[in-house]
Amino acid sequence: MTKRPKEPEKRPYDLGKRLEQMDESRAAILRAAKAQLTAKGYPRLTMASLAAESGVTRQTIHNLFGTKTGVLEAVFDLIALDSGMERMREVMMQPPGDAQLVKFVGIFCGFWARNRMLLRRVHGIGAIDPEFGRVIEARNRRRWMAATRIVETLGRGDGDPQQRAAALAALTSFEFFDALAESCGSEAEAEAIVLGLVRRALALRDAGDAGH
Amino acid sequence: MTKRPKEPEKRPYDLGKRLEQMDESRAAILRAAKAQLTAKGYPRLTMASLAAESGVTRQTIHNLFGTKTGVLEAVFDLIALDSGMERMREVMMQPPGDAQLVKFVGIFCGFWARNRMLLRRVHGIGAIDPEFGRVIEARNRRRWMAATRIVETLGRGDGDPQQRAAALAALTSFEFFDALAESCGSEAEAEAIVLGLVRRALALRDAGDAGH
DNA sequence: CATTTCAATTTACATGTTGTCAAATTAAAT
DNA sequence: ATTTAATTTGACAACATGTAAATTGAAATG
Repeated sequence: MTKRPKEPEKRPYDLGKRLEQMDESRAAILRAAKAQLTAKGYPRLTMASLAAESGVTRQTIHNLFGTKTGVLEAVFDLIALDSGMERMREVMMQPPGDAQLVKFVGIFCGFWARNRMLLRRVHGIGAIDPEFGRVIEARNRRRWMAATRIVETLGRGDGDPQQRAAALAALTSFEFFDALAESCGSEAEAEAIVLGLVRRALALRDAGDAGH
Repeated sequence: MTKRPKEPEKRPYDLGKRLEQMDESRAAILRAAKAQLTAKGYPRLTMASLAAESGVTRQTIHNLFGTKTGVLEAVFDLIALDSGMERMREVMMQPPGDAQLVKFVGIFCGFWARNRMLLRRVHGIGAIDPEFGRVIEARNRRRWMAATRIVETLGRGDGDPQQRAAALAALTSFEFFDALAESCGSEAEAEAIVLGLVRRALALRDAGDAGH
């Protein structure tokens, strides 16, 4: 009930242009984080190196992201929002069939290929750090759900639907794509192989396979 | 040419039993490293925690392994030598055919399943640290070579042999197995799915597939 | 334009981890 | 009993993360 004794008469203040500058700082930091994570790996990415490259102070990074893990989560959110993922709606709208599979595989493989090294690092961090790992699991569950729906609507084919969905999810996982691209040297080739494997896994005979 | 001036008259000394004790220390440290890596992940595995659990001093670990990375490489070598991998000879001796594939898949999936969490961490470290990553690449190349030979001797089937080998290598990779086991919940089921996918990828019709 | 507000900077500090060094200790080998 | 070498002990430097304060500076307000 007591009125606050030392109210220093605040007056309204609109951040306005200062917000833009904060956003620029955020963007610069995340850009530097992506670059350094890709080029140098996780251990040699430090708050100091980030600050140096992005042109702000170590403190500012802490103010904006809290901790080093916070920066990484922001990077992860950024690439998740990045081009490609929003096209999933489009795929789920498609009539079930081979064309839908082609799109499904294409979206993911394209996304994996575009951010390959970065994703390798981020997924690696998830693998060594149980806490960060949970964040990534959540994302993977989404792809698994999409795979389940596709297998359901697709219908035909033999075998347990659950297993078919698991196979589709695993075949379109980043880890598989990365391993495959490593084996065969080309990302485009890797995508083609994934598509072939998915077709066989779902018992769609290689219909429109580059026929001429 | 000058004779060393201060030769303090060393006499021969056989380490004998002391070597055994060093080996015990080594083993204890590696056991602790495996346990902590699995349970706590990489960041919370410290030289101090290792020393505490294995009953030696931090210094001793440095004497025996050099650096933290050195401990990890030793862990990696240990699980690579671990049961399973030496049976690869056996597989390569087998006459080419479905039985050989079953063994090939069985050996790797069994190995992946036995050391799953540990391998996830170790591969994760390889993914975030370019230096450590090269060690793992070397191992993967071996599996790729084995896959190449199997595809060659198998002969039949359509498609580019290189692509078939890459597919076989990627389907039997740890990353794929791990993703698959995550999706379907059971490691045994994951192995069955891998085998099915390998058969389809190499165009061996599901011959002895649990029939009846 | 003078004042207010708040992000950013500067500076300092506490903590934890890795890695090294030298002296003291201990147990095995001679 | 003496020699040898691993292990321990204790101290240290370097670096990274994270926190806390006072100060600065630029934008917003009246």
